[in-house]
Amino acid sequence: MMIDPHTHSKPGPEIAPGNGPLYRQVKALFIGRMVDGQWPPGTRLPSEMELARDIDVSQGTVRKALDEMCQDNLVIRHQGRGTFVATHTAQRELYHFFHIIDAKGVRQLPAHSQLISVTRRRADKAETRNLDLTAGAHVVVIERIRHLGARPVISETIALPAARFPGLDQNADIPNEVYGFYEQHYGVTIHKAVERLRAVAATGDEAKALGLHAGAPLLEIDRLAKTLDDETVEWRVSRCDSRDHAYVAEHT
Amino acid sequence: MMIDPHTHSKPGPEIAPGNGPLYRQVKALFIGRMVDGQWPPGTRLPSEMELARDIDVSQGTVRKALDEMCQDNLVIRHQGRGTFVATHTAQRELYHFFHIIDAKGVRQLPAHSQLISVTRRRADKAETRNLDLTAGAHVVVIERIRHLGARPVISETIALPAARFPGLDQNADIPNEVYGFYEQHYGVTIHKAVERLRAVAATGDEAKALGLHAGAPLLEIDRLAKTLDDETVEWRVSRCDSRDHAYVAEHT
DNA sequence: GAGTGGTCTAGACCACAGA
DNA sequence: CTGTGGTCTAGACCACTCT
Repeated sequence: MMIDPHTHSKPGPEIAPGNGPLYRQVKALFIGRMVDGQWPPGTRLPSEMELARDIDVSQGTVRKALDEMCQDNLVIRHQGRGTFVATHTAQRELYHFFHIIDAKGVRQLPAHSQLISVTRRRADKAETRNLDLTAGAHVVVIERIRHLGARPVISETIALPAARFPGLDQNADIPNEVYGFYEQHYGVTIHKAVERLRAVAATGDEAKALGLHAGAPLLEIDRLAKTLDDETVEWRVSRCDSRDHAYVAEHT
Repeated sequence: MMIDPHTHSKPGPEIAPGNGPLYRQVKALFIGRMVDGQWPPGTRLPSEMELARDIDVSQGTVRKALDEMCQDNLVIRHQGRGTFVATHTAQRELYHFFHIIDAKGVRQLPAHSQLISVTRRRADKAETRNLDLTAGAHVVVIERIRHLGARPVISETIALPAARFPGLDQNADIPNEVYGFYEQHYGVTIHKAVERLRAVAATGDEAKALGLHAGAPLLEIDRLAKTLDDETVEWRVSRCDSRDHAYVAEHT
């Protein structure tokens, strides 16, 4: 796939020479197509052979790029059907972005959420810092109580950069799993998240909402979620009653 | 690598036909060699070519098996040097098994640990269940306080199946990072861990040891650690003062 | 320079999905 | 049946390490 500077094949090759391994350049090219909207979530990609012909590399190189993207949860591959840009299904939300399990060790998405408020206002200092905003920018703040089984267990505050979520206000119909909602209504695809966990004491309001006494220990999960191009687009703080639930993580 | 039942090449092929993909059979074979001690931690493996010749598959298939093992942190590969069975260095401990960061977001292993006690006794019910022991089996229980920066931050209780750790008692010189210690002195290699996190209230003893008041919220990390062959060999409960520290996790 | 893993290619066959 | 991704092979060349 070395590019001869004198012969232009067709639309011009889309990969610059001299960088890293070829398959990584191909991967970067493909990610670019996802970022700029050529390949939105759910799209079926051309076959490996077609892609290889188009960008003038071998099928094996395309395969190596796609295999890595599959591991990164960027695409999903099905033998016999094709390769698809990943979307936010309930399944993915459950296995990659929800880590609370019950006493039996069962992972289960919240049955329902009780929306407390949706507010549009100027970002405070912490929001500005966490969301990489410019001074004076606005945020949309969502507050809700999430239920697991029959009980309220999680008090959740979500801050979003208002510029990315036009029209999102208290009249919006916010579903339980918001990442699919972001993707479908605002073209915002969450790709990865970093979470920091602490133990904190419940405030009076939290205690009342979650049915325990003020000062009781709560598990606080502070999450920053990023898009494909590494922009932070959600800051979420979840405070969980962990008497009958726990946060689970695996490591190797 | 299909095995002709009538011609035996040399020592007899070591891979049964008819199972999954060939490269996974090769991977399983290699893992077997690590489990049974043929390839202890730190061993340099034969080259891809050599392995391919020995088990009568192509180099590409050996490569695919080793690449997967590299992703699983079972081996480490160095261009120009070779492929090595993974060992528990401080680096690995830090990046894969220690998830506490300070207020600045810096990940740092404890400066030192204050050993409280090492006890050898019959396992209680919880220990028997968590370590898959038979009734009446013994455990070694280690209690210590771990310091981060200048302050005591983590109160830690480690339960080990006594049968796997002969001679481990209060006279043992237990280092700060125990996984390298398990590996070198007892041939126990920790491969993966599952952690469950909760918020709990500090007991009086804990409060005194960590310099806070009884009932203060603590972050409890409950870890079960397993060997290559999926036996649980450590149950560890760490209770952390999370005022100035947090547990960090990344997800995609 | 010899030997290692890393990349790239080319071609074959298989397993699976869908018309 | 055709087309897809999944596996396996073979061979070439490159980048790196060590002697």
